[in-house]
Amino acid sequence: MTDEKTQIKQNFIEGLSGISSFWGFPKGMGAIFAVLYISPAPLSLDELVEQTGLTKGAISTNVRSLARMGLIRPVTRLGDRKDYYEAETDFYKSIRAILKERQNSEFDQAVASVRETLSKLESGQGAFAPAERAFLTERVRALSDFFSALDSLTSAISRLDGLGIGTIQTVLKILK
Amino acid sequence: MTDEKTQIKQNFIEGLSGISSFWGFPKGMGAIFAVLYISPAPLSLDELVEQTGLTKGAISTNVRSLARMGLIRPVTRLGDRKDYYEAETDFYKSIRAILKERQNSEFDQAVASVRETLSKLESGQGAFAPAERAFLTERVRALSDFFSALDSLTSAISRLDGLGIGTIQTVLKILK
DNA sequence: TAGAACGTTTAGTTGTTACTAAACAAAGTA
DNA sequence: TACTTTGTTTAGTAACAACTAAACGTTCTA
Repeated sequence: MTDEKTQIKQNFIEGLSGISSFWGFPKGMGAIFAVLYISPAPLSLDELVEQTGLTKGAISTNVRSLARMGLIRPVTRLGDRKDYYEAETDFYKSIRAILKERQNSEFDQAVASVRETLSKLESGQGAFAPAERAFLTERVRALSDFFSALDSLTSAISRLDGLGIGTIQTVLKILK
Repeated sequence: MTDEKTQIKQNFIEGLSGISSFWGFPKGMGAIFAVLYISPAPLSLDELVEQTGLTKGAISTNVRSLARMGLIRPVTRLGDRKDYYEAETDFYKSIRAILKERQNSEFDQAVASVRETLSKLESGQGAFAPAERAFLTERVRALSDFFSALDSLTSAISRLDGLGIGTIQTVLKILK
């Protein structure tokens, strides 16, 4: 492979690595996905080792995460004991999977604790003076509403599915 | 302050701390914001030290980040050398500020490098075989389009502004 | 001018995370 | 059975991020 080809691909791989780490995932995960994404054929674990420079162990764990999130798919070939992997190309599908993955996690738990605070305030718990209770209730409720709105938005994204950019553009127009 | 009151507030503070760290910010930042958010009056740095348990240094740096992101506002009192801070209560405003902050950062840079890859492929750089070039171009373009869509969505969020939940609900209905 | 009140900066500590290297397990093949 | 091929798990490492404690620089006040 010529130097220029390698460099173009390398640049792409590094770009996805950066995006990955930006969103709080390991840089290696981004690299693995990138390599698979620009590969015409599914790759084995050893091919991934070769093309990413990571070790088998790292590939093994990152590949598992990627598969769990639906960003890549395992491909098994009959009579071949190796595992192969290919990238998922429907990003909306992937996003839905990622959001689902992240749900039920610390985030939802944290949001729940805010809601809990609200209901305690509303049900009269705690020896708050009337004015203080009113103040706190209003603030915490506003925050809780805000989380609800965010929730709606993320589930909207989940539903974008195969609709693609056209739909999003439409939505944007509606939002003026 | 009675134990129950303290506990309710503490629960709220811990909730926001969790949310903060979930989104990749220091836990302390969430705690500081939480304390300010449920305070009827602006608080000084020392009051924040007292109520969060963090040290002055930590408060100092975190408060600066929060202010830069527009999540809190400095309040100066005439004839008082202390700095006071109050929470921003318009979350949509805050989100817009945060997105703006995060932009021009690693993320945009990374996305740019993907776009760069695309334009190199399209302009015929690199000694790719025709079929390989077509394949790569298609894949990288799909990814680039996807980022554009995400971009549109985030700027849509920015624009939600004071519209609130009602608008979002409307959008959701349109998305079916 | 000395000292106090504040906020910032710095050095050092702690905890976390993604990784490597290597041991290990499982399953096929000679 | 022994050996090979494959993937997983574990122990250790290096880098990093958030924090504490304390030194520091300013600005106000006596």
